[in-house]
Amino acid sequence: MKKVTVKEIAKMAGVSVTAVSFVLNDKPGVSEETRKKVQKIIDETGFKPNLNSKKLVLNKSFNICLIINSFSSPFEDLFYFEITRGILNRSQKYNYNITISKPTGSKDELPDMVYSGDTDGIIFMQDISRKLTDKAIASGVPFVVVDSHAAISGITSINADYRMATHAATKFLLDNGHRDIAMIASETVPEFHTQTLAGFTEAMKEYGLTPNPDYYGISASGEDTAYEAAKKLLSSKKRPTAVLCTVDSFAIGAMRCAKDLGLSIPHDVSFMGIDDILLSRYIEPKLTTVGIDKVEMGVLAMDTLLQKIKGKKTDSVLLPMELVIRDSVRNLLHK
Amino acid sequence: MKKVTVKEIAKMAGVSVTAVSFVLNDKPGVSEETRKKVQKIIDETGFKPNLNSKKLVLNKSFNICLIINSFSSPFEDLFYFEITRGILNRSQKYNYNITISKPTGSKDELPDMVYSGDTDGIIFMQDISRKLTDKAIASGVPFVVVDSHAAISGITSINADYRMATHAATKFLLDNGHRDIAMIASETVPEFHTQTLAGFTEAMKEYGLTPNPDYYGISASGEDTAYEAAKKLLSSKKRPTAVLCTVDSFAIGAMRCAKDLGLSIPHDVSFMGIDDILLSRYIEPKLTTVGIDKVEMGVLAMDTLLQKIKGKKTDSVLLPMELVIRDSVRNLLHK
DNA sequence: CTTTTTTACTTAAACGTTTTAGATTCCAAA
DNA sequence: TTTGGAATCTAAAACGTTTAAGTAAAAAAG
Repeated sequence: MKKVTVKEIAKMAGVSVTAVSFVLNDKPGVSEETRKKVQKIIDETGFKPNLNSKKLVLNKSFNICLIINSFSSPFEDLFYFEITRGILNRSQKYNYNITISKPTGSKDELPDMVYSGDTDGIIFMQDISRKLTDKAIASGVPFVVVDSHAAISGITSINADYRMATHAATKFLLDNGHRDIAMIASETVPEFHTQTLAGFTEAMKEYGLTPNPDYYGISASGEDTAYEAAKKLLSSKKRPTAVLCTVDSFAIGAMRCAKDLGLSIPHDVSFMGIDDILLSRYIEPKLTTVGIDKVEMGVLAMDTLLQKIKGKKTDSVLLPMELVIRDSVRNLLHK
Repeated sequence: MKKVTVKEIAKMAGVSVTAVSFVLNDKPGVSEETRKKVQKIIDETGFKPNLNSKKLVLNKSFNICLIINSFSSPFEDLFYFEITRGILNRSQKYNYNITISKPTGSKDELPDMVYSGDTDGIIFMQDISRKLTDKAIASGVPFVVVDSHAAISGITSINADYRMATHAATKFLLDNGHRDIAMIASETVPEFHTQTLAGFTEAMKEYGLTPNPDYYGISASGEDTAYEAAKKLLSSKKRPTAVLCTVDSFAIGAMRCAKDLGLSIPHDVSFMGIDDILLSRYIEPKLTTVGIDKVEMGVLAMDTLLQKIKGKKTDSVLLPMELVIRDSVRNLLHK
């Protein structure tokens, strides 16, 4: 494939390279007549300016680096994949490329592309270490953080309001007559844990209840550990009537356990999750949960990053979410 | 952030830029002594060479363009996401970036980056139009195709062997005593349809059977159309004992229909799928299917593309797959 | 002790754009 | 006719690398 350059286009059109550059970038300083003439040749040859030289001279990469800490369970991946779809959707609209990367070295180094002028902005996805954000600040490259529960002050982040979500979920259980509510939470990310715990206890308090300490110290980190946590919870003498799980994947593991113990859901015990992952509407019974618009999270992340790149001040956003009522919660009031 | 260049490094070290470039790229032509001296300054300053200028002079982008025709159902997306994980995994190992893109214009134009020197290779994912491959050939950029059933001669493609998969699935049903087997297939991609149909009829023939024409003309394009197809199939007077679905998502839709009709799975009717998507092990009953290693598909796609970029000849590969026996097929022999 | 070869190093061109600063043309106003 | 100022156009520098070609010094060969 013969490579055409601006110089050759210029020669063909009988003008200078500057003129060609002007028509390429829709800049003034060239008559309508020559603009047409040059454009015609560009169209005929199918000429596309070399991006690498453009990037070099403009000191711009048209590239966004999406840093994913680590791929883990397929569940989480799916969650992040939906966010990614939002990001991609938006980036294509604004003619930015997305390069998917991850921390290098001992997990707290930014990828080289950040330092080598190949990145106009960074999106951190998932919880990330403070070291990483510090380095991002030092690099001077604009960045936003999406779905990292550790809301570090001074850093623009896009997060779902898990506190409100837990509150809404708890309230829904209470409104359905549940009083003995257990919570399977995650302690791996302290900030996330305190948020969800707060939402839970607040809702309980509003109904004049104090959470049963036997019920909410339960910690899990994935579907399988949630299974184990549920085992302890459900085989105790006085078992809760409902189990609130901090994320859907926990609920899926916990429900599997309940079934294995011969319990009927929601008749014997109710379950709620948070996130509304794709799976939740396919398991049986379908999971009642609090849904978060993941694609929207991605869209917002990209939009605010673009603002940041333009040098504008940006605020963090806490995305609202909505209750998704399906079949895993029993109404204890209307028997 | 102060930007350091080779020139400055050279000045600090008291050598020429060439010398610096040599140590950066581990090239001979510089004494061990000065190499150490320069390296020390590079380390101290944390200097990273500007990638854009490097790309320009080397006429190389270290960038792979992953073209996804269109995002469609969450199912399919998940399937392709797994392939993408394989691709990412491999690309990071070889220091290539992956840019996710899609056809532009009327869906049969390659993205600009292909023409503007910003792509060292292309991976096409999903079925793609002939126009697109023709343009890719014309562009001179190396490319491979992954999971496109239309195996165009002369184009290196990475595909799962759906014919063999259908054959294996059919054989499994036959071995479990099923004789009245229906097939819900997809006719949207003719090549895919002929492959799966061939695998099906071959297996039937091996058992001295000819497929019941009432049973296999059924076409679907997604979970919902599969539901409709199943409705026709299962409410007919003489309904099949087993339904073979060309992809798992069809099976999921069809099973939903069976349940709605009050049929018990697998007692009243058995189901099989192909692909083994994540969902298949979470629905009830768990779907018996033929599994395909999607991550491996991605890995292979990236590996062969890298070969192609190096100028080597590459062969297409047909990936084998294996039976995943779960709970959706009844054994009619041992009652 | 000269000649050749090797080694270590440097100068400068090249990659393909954008853009600054300057040159030329054109035309209206003086 | 001159003058001045848009309007149009161009030459050349700049972006930060790599590398071909060349030089100088040191080592090997004669």
